[in-house]
Amino acid sequence: MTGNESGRRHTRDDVAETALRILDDYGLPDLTMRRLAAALDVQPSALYWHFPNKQTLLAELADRIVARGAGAPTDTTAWPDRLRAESVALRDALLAYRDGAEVVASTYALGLGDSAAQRRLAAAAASGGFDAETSDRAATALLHFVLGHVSHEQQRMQFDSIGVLATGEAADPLDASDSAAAFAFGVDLLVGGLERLGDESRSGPLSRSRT
Amino acid sequence: MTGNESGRRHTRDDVAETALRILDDYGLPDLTMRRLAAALDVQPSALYWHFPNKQTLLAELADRIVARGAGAPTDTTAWPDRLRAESVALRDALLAYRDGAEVVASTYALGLGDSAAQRRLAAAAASGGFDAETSDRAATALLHFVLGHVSHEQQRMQFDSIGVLATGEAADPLDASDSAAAFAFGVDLLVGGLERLGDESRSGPLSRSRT
DNA sequence: ACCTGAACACCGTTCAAGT
DNA sequence: ACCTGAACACCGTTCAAGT
Repeated sequence: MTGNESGRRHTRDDVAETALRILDDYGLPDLTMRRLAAALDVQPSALYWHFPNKQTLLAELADRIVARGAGAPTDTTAWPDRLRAESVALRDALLAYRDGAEVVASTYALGLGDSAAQRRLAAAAASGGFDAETSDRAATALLHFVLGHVSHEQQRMQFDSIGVLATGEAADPLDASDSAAAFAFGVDLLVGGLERLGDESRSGPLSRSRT
Repeated sequence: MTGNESGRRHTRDDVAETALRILDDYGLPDLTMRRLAAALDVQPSALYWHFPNKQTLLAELADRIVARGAGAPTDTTAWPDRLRAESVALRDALLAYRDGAEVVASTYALGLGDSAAQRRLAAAAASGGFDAETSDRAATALLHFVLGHVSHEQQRMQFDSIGVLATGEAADPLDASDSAAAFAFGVDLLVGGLERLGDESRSGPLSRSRT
């Protein structure tokens, strides 16, 4: 596609896309600058013309992974459903690349990359009528949960595929539907908590439920 | 304390405690096997008599960090308060060591270490009368949030201390009370979601509409 | 039981220089 | 504009051998 397999010179986009292919095929630990350079038929030092360092390259990959999970804003549905949909879309985007969650999580932790995922979640929350700070905090909580959950999920997928199970540890073989259910449960907890908060503020700070 | 500064031979405990000191003083990136060996006045290869590899050593550190945050079971308080208290205790334990959250998160992601944190949270949830699967999933969701939040928090602390702020980016200087409030908000969302779930199942599956 | 010495097979990054 | 060549300063891990 953007490979530029033999045409000597490369663009920043070439480098990023080749890196994404290595990431997806061999995983994050095997995505080294030297391996990437070799895949591009170039010396390792050549990469530093396109990116100042490896972290910046990884941030670019994180942005691309997240951006590929972006659908239409879906302004029609109720806000809790929209928030759930954004969470699922983010999970799908992360699952689309091997170690996708870890790449995005580490980039996010370092404060690099556009924070597109965070902004999408915050916008969905804000559509529920919450103020900016509440929306941001809810988005952050959701984002942390999603990144943590999918990181864990992808780690388990690798272990299972290599078959690195300790003797005696039968170890649940990671049912995909179980994983999705556990994910949905976590999202429901957070969205439910936000709904509850909305109910409370709507019914006033002093009036408990009508009993 | 356990330093064994000059007495030639070391125990597994020495190695772990020295590693914790390096972690706390210089951070995770500087905790290398070679640096640890130097601190113990020993060749790097000597470490491999005590631990089979670096990941196993890090798992040991993670277990110690989490264990140090363990207080009394507090069976007196209501379960939502107990769950909140466990979450805060876990955060405090992680904050007690530099990069503590990242060490625990990566160990947890790899499925290494005793999962003491997860078990404590699950026990607190179960004390609310939820079944084992629900308690586990709630604990996992909480754990992911806590690890993600504190990782982020600690990353920012380092950035701020080194003063690596991009020009023009005034960047909020990370108010500690803000951080604590954002943390409490996320915990409240999850605990609140769980309370809501309890209310629903108590009032029957059909009584409440979910629009 | 605990460690040394020496090696293996790697890393990310810099920088002068080339075209 | 984009890359080479060569180096710097590191990594984790293995393994025979020592005491």
